[in-house]
Amino acid sequence: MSNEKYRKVKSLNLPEIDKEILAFWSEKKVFEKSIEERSKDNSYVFYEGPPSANGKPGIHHVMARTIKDMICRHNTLKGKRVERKGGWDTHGLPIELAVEKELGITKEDIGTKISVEEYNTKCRETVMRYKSLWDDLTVKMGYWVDLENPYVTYENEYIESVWWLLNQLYKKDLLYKGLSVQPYSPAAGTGLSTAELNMPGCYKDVKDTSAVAMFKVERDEKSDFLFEGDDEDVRLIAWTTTPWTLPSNTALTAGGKIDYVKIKMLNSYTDLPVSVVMAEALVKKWFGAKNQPEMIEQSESFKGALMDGIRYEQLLDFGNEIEELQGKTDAFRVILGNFVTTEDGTGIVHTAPSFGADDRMVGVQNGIGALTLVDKQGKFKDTVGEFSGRYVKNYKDNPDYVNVDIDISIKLKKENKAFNVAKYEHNYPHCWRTDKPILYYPLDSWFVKAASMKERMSELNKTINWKPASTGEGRFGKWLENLQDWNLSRSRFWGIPLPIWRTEDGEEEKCISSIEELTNEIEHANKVLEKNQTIPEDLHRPYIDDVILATTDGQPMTRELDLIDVWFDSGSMPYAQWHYPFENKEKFERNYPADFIAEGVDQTRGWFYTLHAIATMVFDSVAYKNVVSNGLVLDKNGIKMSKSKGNAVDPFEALDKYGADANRWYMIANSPPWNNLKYDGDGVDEKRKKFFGTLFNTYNFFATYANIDGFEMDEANATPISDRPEIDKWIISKLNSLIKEYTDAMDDYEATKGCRAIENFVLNDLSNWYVRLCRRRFWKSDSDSDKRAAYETLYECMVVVSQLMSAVAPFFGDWLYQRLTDPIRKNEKANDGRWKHDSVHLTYLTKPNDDLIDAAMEERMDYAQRISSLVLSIRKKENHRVRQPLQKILLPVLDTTFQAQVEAVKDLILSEVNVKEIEYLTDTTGFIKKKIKANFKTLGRKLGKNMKAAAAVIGGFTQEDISAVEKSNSYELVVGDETYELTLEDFEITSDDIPGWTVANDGALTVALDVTVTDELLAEGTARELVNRIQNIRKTRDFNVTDKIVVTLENHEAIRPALEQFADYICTETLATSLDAKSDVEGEVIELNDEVSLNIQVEVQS
RNA sequence: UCCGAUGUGGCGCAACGGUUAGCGCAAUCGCCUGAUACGCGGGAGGCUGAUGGUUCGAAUCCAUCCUUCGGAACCA
Repeated sequence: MSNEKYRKVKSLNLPEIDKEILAFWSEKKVFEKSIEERSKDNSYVFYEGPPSANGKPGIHHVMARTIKDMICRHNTLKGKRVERKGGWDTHGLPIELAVEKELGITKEDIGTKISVEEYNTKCRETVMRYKSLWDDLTVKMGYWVDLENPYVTYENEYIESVWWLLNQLYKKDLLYKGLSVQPYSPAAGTGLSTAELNMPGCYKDVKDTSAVAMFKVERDEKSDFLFEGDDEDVRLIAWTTTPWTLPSNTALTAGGKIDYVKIKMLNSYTDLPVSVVMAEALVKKWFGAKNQPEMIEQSESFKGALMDGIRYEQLLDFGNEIEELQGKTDAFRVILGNFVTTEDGTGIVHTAPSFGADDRMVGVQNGIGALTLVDKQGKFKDTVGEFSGRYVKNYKDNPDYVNVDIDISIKLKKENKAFNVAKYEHNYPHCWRTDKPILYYPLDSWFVKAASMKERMSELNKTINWKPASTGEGRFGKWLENLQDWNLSRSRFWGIPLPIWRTEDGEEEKCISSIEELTNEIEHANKVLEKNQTIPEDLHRPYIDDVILATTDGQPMTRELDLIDVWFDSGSMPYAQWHYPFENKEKFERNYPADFIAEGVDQTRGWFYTLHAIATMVFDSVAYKNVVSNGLVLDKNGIKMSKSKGNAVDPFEALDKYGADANRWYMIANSPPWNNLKYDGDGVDEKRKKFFGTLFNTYNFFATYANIDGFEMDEANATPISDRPEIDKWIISKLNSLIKEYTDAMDDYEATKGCRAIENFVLNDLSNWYVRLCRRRFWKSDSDSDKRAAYETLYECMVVVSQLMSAVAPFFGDWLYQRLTDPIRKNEKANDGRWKHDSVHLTYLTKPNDDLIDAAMEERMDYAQRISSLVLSIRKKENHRVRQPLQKILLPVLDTTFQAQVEAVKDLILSEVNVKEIEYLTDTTGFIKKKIKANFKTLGRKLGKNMKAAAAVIGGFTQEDISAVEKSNSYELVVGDETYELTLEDFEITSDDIPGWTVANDGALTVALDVTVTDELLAEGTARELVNRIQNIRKTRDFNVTDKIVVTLENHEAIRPALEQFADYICTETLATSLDAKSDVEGEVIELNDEVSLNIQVEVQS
């Protein structure tokens, strides 16, 4: 075994190959070399989106990373230097939550039960918890990324770069502090992110008291049309599921295009006559049923726009001053909003700008002012009359809690301000931690003015090549068009602190851009404030919070306590990974922007956006030129994988079971990665068997004979392609076409196309056609040069395939490469040859050679394949096994080159299908009946509207017309008034029938087979059957391939002609020295065919 | 509700304006002809979610609706 040049393995074991190659890579430092050996002036820039090592990796990470890896490897093969700095996302909510869970604390405990310092230390420790698992996956799946020097978002250098970026925004006046209504948990005393709100179980069905309140209209010019008599009591009615917000009401919002009506009725609670205004579409919801008030009269409908500006009396007036919105406090009037629907409620929306995002939006637009009568603890302020100090929900689990909503409703009823009060079940968000309902509350936050840059972002986005394009135009493009300002603030502990210090009155502020600046500022503060502060070693909280800065005139400034949204961290990586601009300026410039990034679609509004936003706002540039967003990995039934459903595929198991390459290949080749992938282990296994198995067998075949013959590739003295036989030229031509197709596809990030092209080549062209047809050349040497050419050709195909496939299947690709090239490495190194590199990943992609691509040859081999296939199909239909020789194939000749093309591959076809001759049918033979059809592609363009008529004319051609066209190569077509000059290529001439023959066809190709079995053919067929049976006996009895044998056959009628005419043939094929027929033979029984069985005796010649 | 995608033989995919809609798996029938039975070959199987439109011509472009998946919101 050890002296074999080409190492063989009995069976394909991809996981074993993974191990072997991993060891090799690490021993030879292949990854490092693949970068170092390429010039810095020719780089391809890739950014790694940092994963968080706080969670375990899943199978979808294999998907995303395969895409990243294959594009990087492909460009490395093309000679690019592809540095791949890894990174870790280390901040953010998930980490904090995990730590809190582990410590059994809640956010309120931070700073009391546990110091911020301890807490953050714990976060820092926890954040890399699964790092080893991630590293393991990275290695096992063959993802090449530099994990030795990763960027880590919690490091001071990283933070400093983020600060610098933030300061750039600040200087451009793109950073501001503002109030926005955000989900807020009074019980926990903290704002919640949308992510927190969307945690499972947070939206819960709860029964709340809902009230429809009546707002008394003030009569003036605008509202006059609503009134009929002098003393009519007209009320606008609005529904709310949070009656506690009613005291804070400052407006009512109506839909401008919605139809409203006024209804006269008696209030059910007071029996007083009132007229209520509501949307016409909702009248039936509130009137008519039992227990509902009776309608006295319904007015004509009018558009909501008419009500714009109508004033009403404040519903519950406790004498609080109205807060300004946009400098105005013009409250208690009707405004218009497009979010109003007639789905439910009354079509008039109670608007409290402090407690709803929409409310605030229209509130700001209309300058209606706001009332914020609830404090951050969730209780009414002291100025709300009898409700002062009462919690709006039972946040403290007080057993004596009395529902404020009910009390407010009672008050409304008593004061004739309630139209309807009822329990209402609805879905409402709850704080995931305290399980208490959240409320929407105006919070101070720092914002990036992203909305003001949206045009530029859209513009730059159009220069980015998105895969798939729809994500860029649609999901991402639309998002940019409707961009809102970016809320950067997080009132958390473990993250990058906002580098902004303010005086107490907020009049002066400083945005720090570097450690140096901070140091200087501290010095200044120490001086004017007589302090002794030093810069903290760790820029996180709480240390940074202790830093007090000072204004020039000596006022102390404290840091804004918020942290920066972690997404800003990851969006900063192009700069912060190099600690730009403080270090590595050239390195940054060389590596910006990225040529390529890839992540899941879920990052569209995450990382893809933050990269783009920061790049646009700070550098007026894109951050990446090409981006691949892959779809989700679902289970095989198309259901999202989740731990709770138990359908999640463990990536390690998948890799162990099928090997990394089978998984990688499956994920890329199965369907374009941007489609959602239904991951199915059986599918992976199929790839393993089909593609890798076939390639493996091809190699094994090669190795078997190459070892026997001692073949060694000698690149420098290889047989010139021009001197090789036709079939070699053909597969080399195919190979070069493949290189072209594959490279083009990969350059366009269409890896699925590339992989499929490789599969096609390996399965159909190389294994099933080339190797099968050339088998004899390897084991029977007619001439040494022919055999050598066969080896060289097969070798070239395999080694180039190993290169091409190595981007997606890095293990098997390298394995195959090494098996093939190790024996010649020394020579190649000495001669500076293509295969001098120890690993395929260090080689340079073979360029396609157009001179070796011969379209005509590919065409004629295609004819050979198709004709063979057609003949086999006729054989099958007529029940003639291939061993039975038949006399001839009839082929209608359809165009001038066809006959010559087929003639060139005639022998191949004949031996392939075991037929004696090919006869060509032309119209002169009288046999063939042609059909003609218009070539729609060429004619359609010329004729346009007349196409249909023309097709009819052409369809009516007689045989004479057809041959006239063929002879003259031109035709004058008259349709209506128009005359067209047509040439032969405007027609498609076929013959799908040969009268009197069994035919089969495939496209324009038609084949007939003479199925008459003459006695002579039968004898030959029988002879071949006998050869087959004898060979089988040789095999089952384990004879040596070279053993000579003696054969004795039962003297049977059926085989007599075969023995008479083909004895020599039988003997040669089976290495029989004698072949006798006797009436009485002791031996085994063979079945010649369904009817005939006979005895046969086979012995090795002594 | 909005946005994006998706819908093609039993299943998974292809064709992206041009003749008769391809392929793989499964099923079926057949083949062990010395690299492969975890292999090879043959045949059968769909009129492309629905309707309408543009076009000489539509699986492909447009519109509306429906399915499935995902995303973003809203729930006054």
